[in-house]
Amino acid sequence: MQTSKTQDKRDDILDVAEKLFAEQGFEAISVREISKAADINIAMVSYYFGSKEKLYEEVVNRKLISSDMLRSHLDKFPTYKEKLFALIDIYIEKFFERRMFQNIIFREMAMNQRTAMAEKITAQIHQNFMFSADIIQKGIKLKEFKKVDVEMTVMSIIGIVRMYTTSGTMACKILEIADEADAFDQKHKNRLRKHLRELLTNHLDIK
Amino acid sequence: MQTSKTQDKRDDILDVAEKLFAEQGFEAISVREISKAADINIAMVSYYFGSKEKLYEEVVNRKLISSDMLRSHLDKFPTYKEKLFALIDIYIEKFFERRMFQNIIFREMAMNQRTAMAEKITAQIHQNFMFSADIIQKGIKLKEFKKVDVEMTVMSIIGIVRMYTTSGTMACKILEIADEADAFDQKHKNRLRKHLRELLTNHLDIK
DNA sequence: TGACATTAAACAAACGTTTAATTAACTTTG
DNA sequence: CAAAGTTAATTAAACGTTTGTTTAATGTCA
Repeated sequence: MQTSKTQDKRDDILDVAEKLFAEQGFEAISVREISKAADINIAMVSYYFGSKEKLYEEVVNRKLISSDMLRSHLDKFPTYKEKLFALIDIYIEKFFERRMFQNIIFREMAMNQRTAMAEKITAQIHQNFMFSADIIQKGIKLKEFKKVDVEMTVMSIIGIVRMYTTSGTMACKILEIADEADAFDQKHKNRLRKHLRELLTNHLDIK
Repeated sequence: MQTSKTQDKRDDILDVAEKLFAEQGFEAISVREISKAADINIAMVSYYFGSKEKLYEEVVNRKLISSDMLRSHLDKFPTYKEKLFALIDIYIEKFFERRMFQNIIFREMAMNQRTAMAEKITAQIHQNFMFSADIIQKGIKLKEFKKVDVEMTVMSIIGIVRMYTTSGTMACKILEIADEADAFDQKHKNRLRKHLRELLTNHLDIK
């Protein structure tokens, strides 16, 4: 039987692996490095997960969020302006909170090898994308928003947040942030949020 | 003496290596794969470049552009509106034309290991960034543009173009482009250009 | 002949994975 | 309740491959 202690250890390994995979990529990190960082015997990786590949899959799978979560949260807001702003907040929050993981996701998407996992990631992102596009589309229909290129607009939102969260060193240098850890505190999140709200308010001609 | 034939072969290897490194990353690609794809003996990589690492460095170095090229080109335009639009065109053109290379650049920036090469890349990008920010800054001073968060605006431009060019499969699925090769023809470049111009015209309140 | 180009083969090191033995934790039994 | 039995967890060592690089021999062309 799997004890909760065992589960904790599994989670430890997954956390360590996620960090290392995100920082350096799947191929750049050896099983030995992971086991050393997680302070376990190298054989435990095979014992727990079967293989390095399966460990990687589990790292990815446990953090893919469904668009159901998006939907149920955004249902609370009455107007599409509020829905859009809430969507921005979610993107910022999720990307900041899980920027390690985002690195993995976008690296996997950049090299478009059609593995089973890549397809799964693509499908998930696509679903979230379509849901986001739908909000803007409906906002336009209800004349809350000006007519714009919907897909481009959603891609812009994601691209901007992604630029900020996945290029740590660069973003710090540009925004003149001394410590990299500071880059992800509330102050800078708010700066990004404010910028995106203004940008989209003008773009969509929101009153 | 190095014949021009030898130089051609060197360039062949660099082209092949750039493609493979961009698609799968430095560690994921073996010297054997490169030599096979370039149809040369494996020992030739060491013979020409010294090592796999140095080959990688050469792949990167030969395509880093200086901001001098940006400056001299944008000098031609009298107004800052025109300068900004020309800047967008350059970003789009360069990113599309060298999206393989962009993959390498941004992967290198994502994993913020302070290697000599990473520092060099960062310095170069930063220079280009500062130059772009300067254009917007001056445009604001001359009241051609509305007052905005300059750094965020530049990061947005780059983030949007980057989103489009470095996530091939995803962009195709979202924009409902059947063939991936088609995604990078003039038609879609124009769509991105139009979107960016509109977005920034509203954002900066350009007349 | 001499300098460069190219090759097949070999190198040690590192890789992911497996093995077989041992320890730890828990269940069953006398 | 303690001893025996059973399963799960953990270990050090070894496995066969693949890695990047080097070597020493051969080919090419002026």
